Order: sequence, then C-alpha cells, then structure tokens
Amino acid sequence: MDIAEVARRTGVPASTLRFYEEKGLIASTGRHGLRRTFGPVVLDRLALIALGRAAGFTLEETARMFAPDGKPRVDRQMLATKADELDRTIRKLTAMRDGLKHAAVCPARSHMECPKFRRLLGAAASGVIGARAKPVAKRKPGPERAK
Amino acid sequence: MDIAEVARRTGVPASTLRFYEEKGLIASTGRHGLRRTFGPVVLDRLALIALGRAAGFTLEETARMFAPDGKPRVDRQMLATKADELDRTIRKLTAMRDGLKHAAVCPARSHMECPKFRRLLGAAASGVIGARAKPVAKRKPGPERAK
DNA sequence: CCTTGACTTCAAGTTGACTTGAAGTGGCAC
DNA sequence: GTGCCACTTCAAGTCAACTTGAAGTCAAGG
Repeated sequence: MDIAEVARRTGVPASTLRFYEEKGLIASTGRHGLRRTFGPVVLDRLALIALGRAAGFTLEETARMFAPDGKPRVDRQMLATKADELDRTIRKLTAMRDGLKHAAVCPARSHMECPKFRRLLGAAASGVIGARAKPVAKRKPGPERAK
Repeated sequence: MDIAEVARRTGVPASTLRFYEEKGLIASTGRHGLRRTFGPVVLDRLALIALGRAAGFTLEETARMFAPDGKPRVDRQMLATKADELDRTIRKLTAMRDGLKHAAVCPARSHMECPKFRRLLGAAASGVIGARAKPVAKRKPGPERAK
C-alpha cells in the first residue's frame, strides 16, 4: 500500500501519516522509489493510535504504551495503571453526562435554580475535572474505514 | 475581591482570570486603582466555565452559554447533544479500559494475537478516528476551592 | 514620604497535534 | 520517451488555551 491507500482506508490524512512516521508511531515497510510503502500492519497500529487518542493519551504516551518499534512489548503494569486512570475519568464523565442530561430536561426556571445543576457545578468547580474532554475533532467526513 | 482572592478561592490562576476577562468570559465589577475588583458572581461564572470545560466545550462555546447580559442562558438542546456526545466518549473509554485491563493480564504471546484485544481495536477503529478526548489538563494542585 | 510588592499591560512564548506551502522527484500511462 | 501529478522533504504556520517576561503603576504598611 502506498500512503494514499492507507489514507483512504483509515481516513487519516497522508500528512498525518508522514507526521506519525516521523514521530515513530508508525513505520513504513520500505520505499518504492521515493514513495513509502506500508504493510497491512500499519492499519492495526493506526487503530491503536486512534484508541489512545480517544482515551485522551498524548501521542507520546500512546507511543510508549504500545510497543516502541511495532513489536508488542508492553509494560503490563503501565497498562493496569492507565486502565485505572481511565476508570476514574469514566466515572467523572459519567457524572457529568448524567448532570447534563438532567439539566437538559430540568423543570427549574433557570439552571441556576436547579439543585442538581448546582451540584454539578460544584463538582465541576471543585477541581474534580481539570480534564478537558474533546477539544477539536475536526476531520472532514472522509472515506473512513473501508478495510 | 481582588484578583488574588478570586484566584485563591477558585484555584484559577490570576493570569487565566485576566485572560478570561479579555475573552469576555468573566467581568470585573470595577477597579481599585489599577486593580480589578470582582463580585461573588464571578465564582458562579467560573464554576460554569469549569463545567463547560469539563464537558468538552471550547471557551468559545462556553462563552455562548451566557446571555449577552451575563445571565447564564444554557441551551437545553445543546446540553442534550453534549450529553450524547459524552455518552459515546464514555463507551469508547470503557472499551479502552476493558481492553487495557485485559491486555495487562492477557496470556497471549502478543497483544495483537489476542482476540479480545483485536476486538477492542476494531471498536476503536470504527468511528473513534476523529475524536480527541483529554489533551493537557495540567493544573498544579493549588489551593483549589476554599469558598 | 517612601519602599515594597502585588497588581497592571502587552507582547511573545509554549505545547500538542497537525496542516500548509514551496520546491523537488520519479513511477507510469500514453 | 516524456509529461503528469501523486508523491517527496523541510520549514513554517495554525489553533486553543494559556503562561511567561519585561516594564510600569500604585495602595498600603512602616
């Protein structure tokens, strides 16, 4: 597969693929002339990266979490730690979601008068979540998975 | 309250408060000499901003959650939409967490050979691709809430 | 009155994750 | 064989959300 093919199959722009390669997150199998060639393995790898991204890990972290070179030599302790971390995030987001859901149908005249909403506010304010939860996510609705 | 007091009570750095004011997210009640003074209202407002951030709204979006007069005017439809969004994120994170948990104890020679792990990967690949979920979130464990 | 230091402004820097642009190369359909 | 254009590199730009630094102001305590 050349870079365009990978882009087509995954929806990840070629520029991003080059960027990822530069960063060591993916590896091309070789070159055909100047052009990179990729094996099917890269698709798995990109799925893994997508997963890490979705979980809020930086590319750095993701790279460290899933094999340095492509071989799955993963620190199981780290995985467990990350899982716990994720678990806490999930609980926060769940509380958040429930609060939002309630607020969306709350009968109070203004959200500020709703005890539930105020409780949510308190939770948000009390450092519970210094965590962002999904900033940009602007990718044109490309082909996206055609594997 | 001066800016330091607000910072102390909310854990939001003074630089951030100035930044927020510049962006129109908060307003000072006046000045004492050069120094800004804030009313207690700003604390609610900052809680709301924290909420917005936690829910994954951009500052731009969060700013829009306030009516022009400064009264919070939260769009219930938007809340519902965000709640759904959050819900999808939660499901992904849950899959991720379960995958990590499993991977941490998986007996397969490599994670890639583990069917469970591969299933996780599949989930990640389908749709997750364009979604960020928690980029930086580095706030030193300051005083944080002393209201 | 004078020093102190917390405040002020404004510009520039930072970080992560990319994207964009200019300039060059070479595989392949014709 | 040759022209096209998808690919290449590399540097620079972008974006959000702040932070940092330099230089200046001024309320208050001694």
